[in-house]
Amino acid sequence: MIQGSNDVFEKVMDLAKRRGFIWPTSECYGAVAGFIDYGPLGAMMKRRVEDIWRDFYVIQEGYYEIECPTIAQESVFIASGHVKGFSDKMCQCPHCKEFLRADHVAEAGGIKNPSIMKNEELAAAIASCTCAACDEVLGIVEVFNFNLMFQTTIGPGSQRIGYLRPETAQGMFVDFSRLLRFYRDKLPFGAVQIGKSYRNEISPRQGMIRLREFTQAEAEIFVHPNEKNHHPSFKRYADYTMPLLTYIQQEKCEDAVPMSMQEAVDKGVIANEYLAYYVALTHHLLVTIGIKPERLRFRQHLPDERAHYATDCWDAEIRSERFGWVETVGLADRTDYDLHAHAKESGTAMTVFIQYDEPKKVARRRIIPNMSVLGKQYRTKAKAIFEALANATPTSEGADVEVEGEKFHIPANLFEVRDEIVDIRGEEVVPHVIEPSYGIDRMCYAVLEQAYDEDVADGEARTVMRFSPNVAPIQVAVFPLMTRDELDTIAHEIARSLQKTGILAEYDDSGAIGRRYRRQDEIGTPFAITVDYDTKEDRTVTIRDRDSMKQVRIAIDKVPSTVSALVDGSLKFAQL
RNA sequence: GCAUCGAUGGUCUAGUGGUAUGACUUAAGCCUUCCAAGCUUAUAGCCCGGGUUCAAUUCCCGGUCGAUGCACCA
Repeated sequence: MIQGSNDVFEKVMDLAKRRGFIWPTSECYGAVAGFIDYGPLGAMMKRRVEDIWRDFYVIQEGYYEIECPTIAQESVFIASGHVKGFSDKMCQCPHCKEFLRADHVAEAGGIKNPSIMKNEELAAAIASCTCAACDEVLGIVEVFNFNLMFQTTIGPGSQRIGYLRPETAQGMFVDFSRLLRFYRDKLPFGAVQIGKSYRNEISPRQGMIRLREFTQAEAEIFVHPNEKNHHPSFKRYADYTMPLLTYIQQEKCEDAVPMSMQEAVDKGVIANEYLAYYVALTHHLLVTIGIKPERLRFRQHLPDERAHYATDCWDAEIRSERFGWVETVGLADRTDYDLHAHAKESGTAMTVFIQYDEPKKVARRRIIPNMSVLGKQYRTKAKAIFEALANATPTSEGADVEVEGEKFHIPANLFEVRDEIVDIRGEEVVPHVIEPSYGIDRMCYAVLEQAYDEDVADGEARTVMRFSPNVAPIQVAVFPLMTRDELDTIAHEIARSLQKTGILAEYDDSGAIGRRYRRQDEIGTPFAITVDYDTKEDRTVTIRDRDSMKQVRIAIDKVPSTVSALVDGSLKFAQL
């Protein structure tokens, strides 16, 4: 192990562990890779990040939150493609015991189209290939499917297969019909979900970057396919500018170029207004939780990198000291892929009836048979003949239809041909889905990493988490300068008044005042209120800013409103 | 999963075939009129399992976790 390492990752994770942000899970039994616990401060911070996300998507955009089970039955994931597409064909090298992707081995060995082979075929095909790890010829191996979904069974008897969801998105898709009714049958509408998802990663590493259980915040926005280029509030972000890294630039190894959303849409860089709107909103949201804009870029997926359902896909990437650019948010145009898939698998229509402005007049010919005669005459075949007649081309003689290979001539007097003009009032449309999908844990890691700072205060090193006040777990600390002369009583009262206004205030009177400030600095508490001897004279206290360490006197009765304005960002400390 | 390296109070560490050093932190008390001050006291540790041994934190084997490389990461 490197001692005294300068690596921010190690320093920040060490602090996170020590101060109760992030812990290895079930440590007393030995931790499990890919799982973490959020300690008291971490859980608080994560909650604040989620609440900011809610403010953006639920309150500002009006996309309500739903909550679906984390376990769903097999059909859901058969339809979504996860049962088939979320698994890798793998084999184990008999020599070095290395697990290998069987299709990769085959491709390296010049075997064509390994992805369409059955496991046995693939096993036979790769017997002569070499192992990428030890260079031995594989020989006889077994090819098996490793599915990244955790499988379980529902109920006793174990017949019914369930999976832990690998994304929250499917919940919004399977609830489509209910959501459509809830939003009174009108497009566009959206639903969001914040919750746990599970992927049984083969080898999770990188701390909280790749987890087997992680929190996603996903929005599924259902839009008319022809309206994707008309977001009603696009103006809000039209001039919003950020670095975009298109797939063309990536192929040329060029850097990201700043571009406004209007320009990106006009030039066809981003597929449509909807996607561009959420690209901008995502940038806005990430900056709001304290991500530095210079550490943020949006990268377009390469054509071969895109998921099978998506037409255009952008990732918000945050630059990490340790991990480089980390994919943190995925913004995809999922088209109508998911709704089609679920409609087909479930047999439930997942369409929206879109009324035309003016009903369309359409000429239509209806053939109305005289069923009382047809029924008696053709008995069991009557129904089939009736259906065949509807598509027949009758002459004045009658109509010829074919049912089950048998030809029938139906005389003209047994049916009536009616030509009519009907009003078509609208059509059934399968909406397209725009999906912003956020990795909350990765956002939390980025917040932690970027907040970490060391500076020198009064000649002494100071560790300080420079959280944006809106994500800091503890919002304000309240200290009596001395634990006597009623200073502590007054401080307790102030803490109480803050808590009553919904502010998380921590009272502390232990040891020297300097130590208390430093302790709060290390957990990122942005403000501290100190009660001193002047307080008793003039009912004022000092409020201290974590970053500048400056202090300003304010009246006691202004404390809750001032702190709340400072925390929500409507007031800056420098303005005091 | 393979390979290499590592694991000693909450943290950083010293050291050892005979249960462990120091500092910081934390807690209680004294002191203290604004940025980790001082004094006293207390709490707390050898990753887990097996083996060798009279005795294992130490040596050996296996595992877990972490770091790195390979592989993997719809």
